[in-house]
Amino acid sequence: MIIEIDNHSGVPIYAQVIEQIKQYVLSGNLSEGTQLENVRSLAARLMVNPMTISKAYNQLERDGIIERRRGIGMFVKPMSKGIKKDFKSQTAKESFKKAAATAVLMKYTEEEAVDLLREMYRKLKNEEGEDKDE
Amino acid sequence: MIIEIDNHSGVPIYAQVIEQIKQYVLSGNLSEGTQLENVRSLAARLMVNPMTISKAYNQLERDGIIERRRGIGMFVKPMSKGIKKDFKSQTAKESFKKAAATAVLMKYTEEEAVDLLREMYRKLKNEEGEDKDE
Amino acid sequence: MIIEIDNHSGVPIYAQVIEQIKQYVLSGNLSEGTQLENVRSLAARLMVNPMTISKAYNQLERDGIIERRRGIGMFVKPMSKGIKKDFKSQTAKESFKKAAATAVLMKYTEEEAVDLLREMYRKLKNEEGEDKDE
Amino acid sequence: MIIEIDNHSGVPIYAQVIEQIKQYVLSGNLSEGTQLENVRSLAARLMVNPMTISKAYNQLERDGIIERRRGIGMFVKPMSKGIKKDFKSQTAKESFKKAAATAVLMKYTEEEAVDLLREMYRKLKNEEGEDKDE
DNA sequence: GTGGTCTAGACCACG
DNA sequence: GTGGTCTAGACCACC
Repeated sequence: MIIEIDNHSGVPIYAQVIEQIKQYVLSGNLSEGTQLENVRSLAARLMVNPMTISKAYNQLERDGIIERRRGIGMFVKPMSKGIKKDFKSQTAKESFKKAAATAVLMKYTEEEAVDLLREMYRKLKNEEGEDKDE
Repeated sequence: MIIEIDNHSGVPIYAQVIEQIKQYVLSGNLSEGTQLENVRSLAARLMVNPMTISKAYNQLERDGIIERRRGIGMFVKPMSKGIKKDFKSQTAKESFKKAAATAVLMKYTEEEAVDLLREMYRKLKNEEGEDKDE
Repeated sequence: MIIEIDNHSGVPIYAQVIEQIKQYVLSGNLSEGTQLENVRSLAARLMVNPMTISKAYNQLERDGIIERRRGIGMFVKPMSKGIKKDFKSQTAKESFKKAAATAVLMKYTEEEAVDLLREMYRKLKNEEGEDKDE
Repeated sequence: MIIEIDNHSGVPIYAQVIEQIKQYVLSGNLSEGTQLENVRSLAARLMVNPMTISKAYNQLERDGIIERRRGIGMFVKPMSKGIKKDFKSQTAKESFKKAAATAVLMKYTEEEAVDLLREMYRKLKNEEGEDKDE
């Protein structure tokens, strides 16, 4: 699982971790019952204070995304497909609303906005393809 | 110029001011050479400490958006159209990249993503239209 | 007489005016008895508040550089050659001391510093030559 | 690290701090990755309000000289040698340009200017040598 | 009139 | 422990 930390974004590190794990789980890229990397290992990998990871895991547990099995570790929690779907569409909507708002503000036409989206979408799709080849 | 402060968003007040003024300038709704509201007046209007506004203006000056004319006030800085365009397209690109990333992660197809964008775009356009009618 | 105002230097405008006129006079580029441009005209040319120019002239009068002839205008005051020479060498010394300090701090060798000075000197000399052609 | 504040120079305290830290970094006397003294400690040492130091650090971060590691402190930012060199040569150039301009205005010949520079350079070098002996 | 600087002290988020 | 934010109020320089 790839997690990227941006130290300059102003967003707290623990929040970045939460956000990215949430997306992995709810997009289906991290399936139910999978064990999460342990705190110390992930902390070492991200070169971050273990407390920070621990805080993120705790928050994810409170959010009902993952569950703690005593003495074993953290696991992705089973969720109804309905909830997942809701989350997906809600997340997507928020993200697209922001993009649309920017476009309207910058006085882009609808077609210009669509073109820009297609461009970015394809670029990311290609990168994804390359990642799989590795 | 309408500036709205959300005291509960967690975003610092000065950052909100910066963000909103930047948008006014880059969207062309605040034209070159226009004098900005003075520090104390804006501070009073937003019910905020003058230093907070001063900090925002200061940072906008360092970002090259506005300029200080000593003893007179702050003014929107003339920018070459090229630079302005770069600013705009970069802002838009960032915003769209995030949306595209979400779409890819959520396994939306390109067409699904485009449809969602069109939907959000039209919704915002309509709201904008209503605002003008007011 | 060419006077350049840098709005971003942090140095007060009136101080910039004083400094530059002083240099013109004491370097001999503005000779004794010459009438200075009047306040309003200079202010308009520099796109600056007349009060600012007036303040500069007053200061120059107090410094004994220029004199006010009632109802006529401001004139460059006669000065002994000794004073001029002292001023010249002192100004030069200060300026060179700063440059030398920078060089030492940046760990330039004496020869590197000299080379850099020669380069800048020649560049300015050439520009001066071009100005005369105009 | 020794930082000296002159309360009577008219130069803002925070600007003096910025200037001196910049010099330490660019001259190589403060190496990459070094942790800076924390805000409160430096403030106490200089007998100055912590916000004043904070402002200086903040600006140094925006200038790309230092970086914040959250919850830990401020550190000298790694810079490519190329960038550092550019910084240095630009600083030096500005300083020498001023000196050269003075020389040209004062009608010094190139050789007179060089002699004056050598004199000042050697004087400062000697003082530096004495400092090291202390 | 304008903005800039500094202080003293409180509170907060992050690690 | 770290730095960041905000306040209230004072004083200053500049135009």
